[in-house]
Formats: sequence, C-alpha cells, structure tokens
Amino acid sequence: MLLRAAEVSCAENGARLTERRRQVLSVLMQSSSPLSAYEVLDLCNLSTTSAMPAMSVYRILDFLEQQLLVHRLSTSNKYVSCAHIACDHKHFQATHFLLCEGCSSVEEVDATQEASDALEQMAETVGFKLTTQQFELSGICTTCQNSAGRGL
Amino acid sequence: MLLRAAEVSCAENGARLTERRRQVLSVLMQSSSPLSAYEVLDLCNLSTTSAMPAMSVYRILDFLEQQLLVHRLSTSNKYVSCAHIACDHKHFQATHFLLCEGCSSVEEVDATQEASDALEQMAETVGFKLTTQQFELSGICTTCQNSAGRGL
DNA sequence: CATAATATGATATAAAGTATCATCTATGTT
DNA sequence: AACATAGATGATACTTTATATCATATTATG
Ligand SMILES: [Zn+2]
Ligand SMILES: [Zn+2]
Ligand SMILES: [Zn+2]
Ligand SMILES: [Zn+2]
Repeated sequence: MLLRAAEVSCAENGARLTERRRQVLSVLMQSSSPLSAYEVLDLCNLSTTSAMPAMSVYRILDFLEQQLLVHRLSTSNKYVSCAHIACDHKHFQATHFLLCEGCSSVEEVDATQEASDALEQMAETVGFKLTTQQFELSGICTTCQNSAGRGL
Repeated sequence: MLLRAAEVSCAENGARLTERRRQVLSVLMQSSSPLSAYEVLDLCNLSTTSAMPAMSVYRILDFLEQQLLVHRLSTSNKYVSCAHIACDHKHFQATHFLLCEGCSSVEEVDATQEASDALEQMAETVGFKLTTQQFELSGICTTCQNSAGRGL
C-alpha cells in the first residue's frame, strides 16, 4: 500500500509518518487534482472528529514536501502527492508537471535531457546559469483531447 | 521616454494610460526586481499625498498586464514591467523570465525554437498537448556569477 | 521514570486578494 | 452649455491565505 511505502521512506530519513501526516498525505493521494492548503484542511476535517488547525496543515505540507512525498506547485500554490511514492523512482533530475486545463489533472514527468539542454542553452545566451528547474506546463491531457474531439 | 511609448501603445488599443496607471507602471519600471502588488502599493503611496487603495493597484496591474506593459510572474505572484515597452518588439512567441537568485533581477527573453520543441516533445510522450508556456527559470546572472567568483 | 527532542493544539495576527457600491472623470451628443 | 454614457477610481468591508508564538502532548532514549 502507498501509505506503507511512504512510512518506510520517512523512516529511512529518520522521520516519522504520524497519524496527522498520514491523514494529509492520504487526502492528497486521493485527489485527482492539486489542492490548496485550505482545501486539504477542509477535506481532513470532513473525515475526523477532532478538527485540525490550519497551522498544522502548513507544517505538515512542508514536512511532506521535504520528504518528497508531495510536491508544491508554485504557479498555483497547490500541492500534489508524488507520483513515485511506491516505486523505486528517485528525483534525480528535474521534475516537471503537466497541468490539464480541462480536468485539472496533473502528470508528473521527468525532464528530458533535450529540454534541459535547450533551456540551459537559452539562458546561456544572456549569461544566465540555471540552477533549479521545475516547470509547470499548462496543456490538455489525452482524455480531455479525446472528449473535446467528440464534442463531449 | 518609456512612459510616452506606453501611452501610445495603450492608445492603439483604445485604452488610456491614466495618471494612476502611469504611476503604477512607473514604479515597476524603476524597480530592478519584481514587486508584489502590495509592494507596488507602498511605493506608490510614498510619492503621493492621496493614498491609493489596494483595490486600485490590483485593478491597474490587471490592466497593465492586459496591455502587455507588465508581466506577472506566477511563481512569485509578482510583477515586472515589460522589457520591450519602447522598442517595436512584439510578444509573438512565448516569453520566459530568468530570475537571478543573487540579486533578484529579472531578464525577459524570447523562447528559443529548440526549447519550445523540446518541451512540446516531452509533453507529447505522455499525450499532453501544451497550450501556453511562460517559464520562470531560477539561476544566477552574469553580474552575480562574476562577483561570486571574485569572492565579493 | 526522567529528560530531551518532536510534533501538535490553540490563539492571535498579518498579509494577500476580492466584492460591492458610490463617486468622479473623460467623451460624445443634443 | 447641459446632458447622458462609459470608463476609471475611491471607499469600505470582507474573505482567503499564511505566519508567529506559546502551551501541551507525544515519542524516543538513557
Ligand atoms: Zn515526485
Ligand atoms: Zn484533462
Ligand atoms: Zn514583455
Ligand atoms: Zn544577479
């Protein structure tokens, strides 16, 4: 199970996946689209009796982000669970996110060498040396392309 | 003068560059780094006697953005004046922004064909069809690279 | 158990952004 | 000039988002 894998992943870093953290991560994993901190909060408070304060959500999201269990989308200030919690995938190279304008779904993809090179090159021409790159690209996913094509 | 060019540019779209709008644009043009809406507000209210309400700043920033006189950086929720107000440059292709982590300066550059192609290709492999692309790339500008190298 | 380190709760406050309606100003018409 | 209209700004209130701070609880460790 995904949560179990996340727990192991945390343990490897000497961190704990507590109940609250598990709850937040779970909410994100069950969402098909990115969620804001307050959206996460509301969803958490649907399921539990003891209401979680906003402060906790922010803290926990920071924690989960550090553990690479969730990613933060800076263009929208929202969070998504990592697509590679269960698998052995590591975030070696840059990670990009494809955001569907139709259904708000997100796809996490690794940067291709070509894309990284081309961007590095582009920056180079004005003397910039790139450090981090994480792109959030807007577009239309396969599903939405098909539905649109059939007039749905 | 830049403001004059901006005025002409507005007029071509049947819009007016009013005093308030000129004030906001002027603040952004004088800044070497991107400014948040409230930073713009504060700077505006330094120079004038009649305080501008926050609402106006948001409205005016929206207006200036539509006129392509300023650009909004979605990763930081800040604004920069367009680098091409005076020249005849048009925003034909995608525009990217290089953000220096050292001095917070911004460089507005046109997308290269190679970069656009590589990203499009990358998205293609998972069935995504990209729509807009405006990237905000972090890095180190020439000036900061040099100062760092000399231990300054 | 005692202690320290982590994690969470609770409360208050700050910052950012929006809604709404009133007022003013430019522009064009009679 | 008087009027009507659209566009722009002022003013106020409010919502949403995010942070600061200190108290309490939980967990690990000797
Ligand atoms: Zn990931
Ligand atoms: Zn879709
Ligand atoms: Zn521009
Ligand atoms: Zn620099």
